[in-house]
Amino acid sequence: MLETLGNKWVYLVVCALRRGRLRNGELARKLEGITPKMLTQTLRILERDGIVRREIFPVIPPRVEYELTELGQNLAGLLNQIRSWSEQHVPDIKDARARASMESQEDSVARG
Amino acid sequence: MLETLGNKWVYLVVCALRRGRLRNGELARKLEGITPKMLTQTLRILERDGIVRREIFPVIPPRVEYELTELGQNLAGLLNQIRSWSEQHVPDIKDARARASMESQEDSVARG
DNA sequence: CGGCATCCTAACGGATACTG
DNA sequence: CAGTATCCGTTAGGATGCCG
Repeated sequence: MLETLGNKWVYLVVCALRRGRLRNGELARKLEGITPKMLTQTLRILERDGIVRREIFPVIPPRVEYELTELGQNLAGLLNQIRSWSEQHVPDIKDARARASMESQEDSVARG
Repeated sequence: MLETLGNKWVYLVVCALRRGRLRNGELARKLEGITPKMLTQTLRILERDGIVRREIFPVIPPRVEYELTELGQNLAGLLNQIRSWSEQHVPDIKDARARASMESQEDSVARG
């Protein structure tokens, strides 16, 4: 589960689909920087896990739409919780990191 | 942030430290299967981010203890939320996966 | 006991080109 | 437009050995 959550694109795709169904190309544009391969791969994972539903329209040119399932929307809620926690505490983490790098600088100076 | 959460060992180390401070060796035994390298690496990340506090006792043989900071305990709370969400919904995901693999089997049969 | 340095491989993510 | 196949560089993670 954590593996899934930790996946960079999983988060972004779920967020992109929060406001409604989207076509493959629309997703590709929204997630600027994602390669077709990663997009498809991510969508396959999410589809397999019942988080995203895939609908194919048998027309030419091809048309495929993706949307969150109920489970997917539920997951989006969890991701929101994580996001709000982050907004609340990431400053602390940044402070800690800044302090940590300061100390290692001091160490260097002390040694030098 | 999600990268940190997605890290397998981060989760396990934080959980292991939930009930109190532990020595390096105790952690190594609790997290059966972790290599010394990964344990140290994980602890360094957590220490740098202000999630874990490291206390060194200048004795022989060396003694080092780790414990969660306030921020760390807070993070443990978030991990709990994630865990309870998982317990609630992972069965759904498993069902979805089982169904998905069933269908791919049917596909094979249909092709074969 | 705690921790670091080194080496190595397996896997992941990305770029590209191609198919229906 | 949607999706696949192939190649490749990077890197995460594991095994090993040495030091204070």
